[in-house]
Amino acid sequence: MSTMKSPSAIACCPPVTEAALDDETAHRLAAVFAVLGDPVRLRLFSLVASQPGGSCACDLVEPLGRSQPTVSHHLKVLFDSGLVDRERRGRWIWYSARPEALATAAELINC
Amino acid sequence: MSTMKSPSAIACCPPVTEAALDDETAHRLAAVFAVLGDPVRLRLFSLVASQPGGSCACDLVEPLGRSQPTVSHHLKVLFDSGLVDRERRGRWIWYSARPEALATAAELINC
DNA sequence: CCTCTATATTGGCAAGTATCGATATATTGA
DNA sequence: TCAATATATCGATACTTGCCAATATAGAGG
Repeated sequence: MSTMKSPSAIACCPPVTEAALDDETAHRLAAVFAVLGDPVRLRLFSLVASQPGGSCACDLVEPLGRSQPTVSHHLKVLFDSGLVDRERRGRWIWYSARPEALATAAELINC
Repeated sequence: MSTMKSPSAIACCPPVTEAALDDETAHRLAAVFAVLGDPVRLRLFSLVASQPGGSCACDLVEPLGRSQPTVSHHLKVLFDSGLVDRERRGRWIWYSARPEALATAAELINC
């Protein structure tokens, strides 16, 4: 462990370099990373997150180049992990990003 | 997309909410997330990263509670992804974190 | 050289997962 | 209530991956 924190260092939140993660924290963080660890799902998340008002699920199938069930599956994974929110609007279902959820991952990476 | 970047905003990299990722970028970022997406490997990385001078591989087996080949495997994954560096010192091999590699992931999350 | 020790590689298995076609559910509108 | 459409679920398959035991490799020191 560091003997002393340099006061001249940029004030930042403790990244992973600060201390080893306990088992439970590692599981919690790894779960978020695992969700973002699939290219199709990461791109899906970015598609949803880049639309301020959210996205209709129907608009997400074509740009991903995957079948509707596959996209639905990935959306479920994103929803279950808390990374996106879901709201029914009539016949359609709208997904929107929950950037707070990224804060979990940022715990580790941010600075 | 934003019409203009506020100069008063903290200078920071565009997060995922800024624009949808293209396929290649998604693959590149997802690869990093996938590496961090396993709890044992994430904890291994944090163990290495929390030691300023790096860690001897021999000190990493026991705290992880996994076999030596398994730890070696995870270290290889971390090394291949650029997240850690490797250096032989006599009979031992020292691993150290390369925080720059986290910047790739931070591209997406930070801000 | 030979032994000892540290680390890596191999081989194989079990569990997980990304994917799709087929089908079910749910909502709208006639 | 029925047809049309949007989304979810199911079942199956191929591929990936985390894990360990066994074995190989490679320095250090006699």
